[in-house]
Amino acid sequence: MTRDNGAGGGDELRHRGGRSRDSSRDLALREAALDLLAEVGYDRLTMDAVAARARAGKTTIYRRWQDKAELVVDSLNSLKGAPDIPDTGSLRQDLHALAEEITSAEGKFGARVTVGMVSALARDAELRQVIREKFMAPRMTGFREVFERAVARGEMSDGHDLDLLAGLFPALALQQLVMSGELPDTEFARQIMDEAVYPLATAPAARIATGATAGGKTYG
Amino acid sequence: MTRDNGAGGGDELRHRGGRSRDSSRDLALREAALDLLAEVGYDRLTMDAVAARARAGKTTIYRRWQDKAELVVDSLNSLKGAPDIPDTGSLRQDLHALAEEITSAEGKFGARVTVGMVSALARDAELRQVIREKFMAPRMTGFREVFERAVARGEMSDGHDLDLLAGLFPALALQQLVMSGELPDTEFARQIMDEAVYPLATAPAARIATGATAGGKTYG
DNA sequence: CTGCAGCGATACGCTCGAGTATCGAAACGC
DNA sequence: GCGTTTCGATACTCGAGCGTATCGCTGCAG
Repeated sequence: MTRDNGAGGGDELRHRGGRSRDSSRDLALREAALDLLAEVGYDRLTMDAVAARARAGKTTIYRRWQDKAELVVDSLNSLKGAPDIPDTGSLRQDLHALAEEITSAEGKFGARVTVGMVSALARDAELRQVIREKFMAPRMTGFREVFERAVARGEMSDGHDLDLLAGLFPALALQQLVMSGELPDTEFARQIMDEAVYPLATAPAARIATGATAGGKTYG
Repeated sequence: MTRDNGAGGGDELRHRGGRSRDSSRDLALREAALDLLAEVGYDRLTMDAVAARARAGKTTIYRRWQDKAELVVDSLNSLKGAPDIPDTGSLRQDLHALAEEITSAEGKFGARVTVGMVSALARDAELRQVIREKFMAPRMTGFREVFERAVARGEMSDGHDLDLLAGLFPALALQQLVMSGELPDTEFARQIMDEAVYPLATAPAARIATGATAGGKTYG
C-alpha cells in the first residue's frame, strides 16, 4: 500500500520503521517524463523509457503515481509558471523581448511539449486544462501585461480584445511547428511580432472601428 | 502478387481470367479511413476498424495498400482540392463568406482530420506534405485570392505578406480546436475575421510602415 | 540486531493492434 | 465447366507496452 503523493490526506498511521522515500527520485522521474514528452509526445511515451532514462525501476514509478496519465499530469504541474516580464519603454521592444524569451531553450521545450500533447488533448479534458494553465496561460499573461502597459502608455487604442491578441503569437507558432516540423527561431518570432502582432495591436480596435460585432463573447 | 493501385506502372502481363477488382471497395475503404481519421486521429486508427466500417475484410485492404501509412496518405490524396471562391464586392464580405464555408460540414471535417494528424505530422515529413497540400494550401489560396482582389480594388495597401495573412485564420482556428476541444462555429469564425484578419489586412503594411524588417524571407 | 519499506532489475501476464494465412463463396474469362 | 482472382470472415503470429510480481540489496527505526 502507501500509494501516491498526490492530493490525498497524507498522515494516518505512519511508518513503523523502514526506508524512507528518496525525493530525488521524484525529481528525476518527472524530468525524464517531461523530456520524453518533448521528444516523442504523449502517445509514444512509454513507462519503460521513463524508468530507463531516470535510471529507476518501474516499481518506483508505480509506487508514486497510479498510471501514465497521472505521472504526466503531475510532471506538467511541477513546472514553474510564468518566467518574468521584460518592461522596456515601448510596445515594439517589449514584443521583441517576448520573442527572445519564447524562442529560448525553455520556450522551445514548452513548444515541443505542447505539440507532443496535442493528440492526447483532443480526447482528454483534464490534460487540456493542465496544458492551458501551464503553457498557454503564463505565455498569454505575459502578452496581456505588455498590451496593458501599451494601452496605459497611449500606444494602443482601448477596446482591443486582449485575449485574441495574446493568443495570436502562440497560434502562429503552433501552426508553424506543426506544418513545417521546425521550431520557430528568434528571427521568425520577431517577424511575427513585427508583421502581425504589432500592426494588429496598434490598428484601431475592430469593435470601435466597425461597430458590427456587438456580441461581446470571449474566447476560452 | 498484384499489389497496389498507387503510382506504379500498372499494365504488364494482365489477367488471365478471374474476378476483377471492385472499385467501389476502394471508395468505401478510403471513406472509412477518412471518417476514422477525423474521429480518432491517426495513431488510434486501426486497420480492423477501417475494415469493419467499410464492411470489408482486411485482406481487401492489404491487397490495395502496403500498410496503414500508405492507406492514409492515399485516402487524403483522394480528397477534392479547393472548394470554390466567393467573389462578393468587398473584402469584409468575402471574408465572411470564407468563414461560412470553412465552418461548413466539409470544413469542420477537414479541421478534425488535421488535428487527428498532428501527432503523426511531428515525425513524418511525407504526411506533413500531404496535409499541407490537401488542407492548408487550398484553404490558404482561397484567402490569397480574396486578398489579391482587395489589393486590386484598393481596399488593401500593397506590400502585405499574403502568406502570413492567409495563414492567420487557420492558425487561430487550429489553436481554438486544440485548446478547447470544440470546433470553431460560424460565429467564432466571423469574430476572427472581423477582429483579426480584416483589421490586419487593412492596416498599413508592416514593411512599408516601419522599414525595419528588410529580411524578405517567406514562410513555408 | 531485527524487521520493514524503498530501491533497481528482471521477468511475467495481459491486451491491443499490425500484418499474414486460410477458408468458402462469388464473379469473371475462356 | 474450370481455373483464376477477388471478396468477407476468421484465426493466427508477433511485437509493443502497461501494470504487477518477485528478488536481492540498502537504508532507517526501535
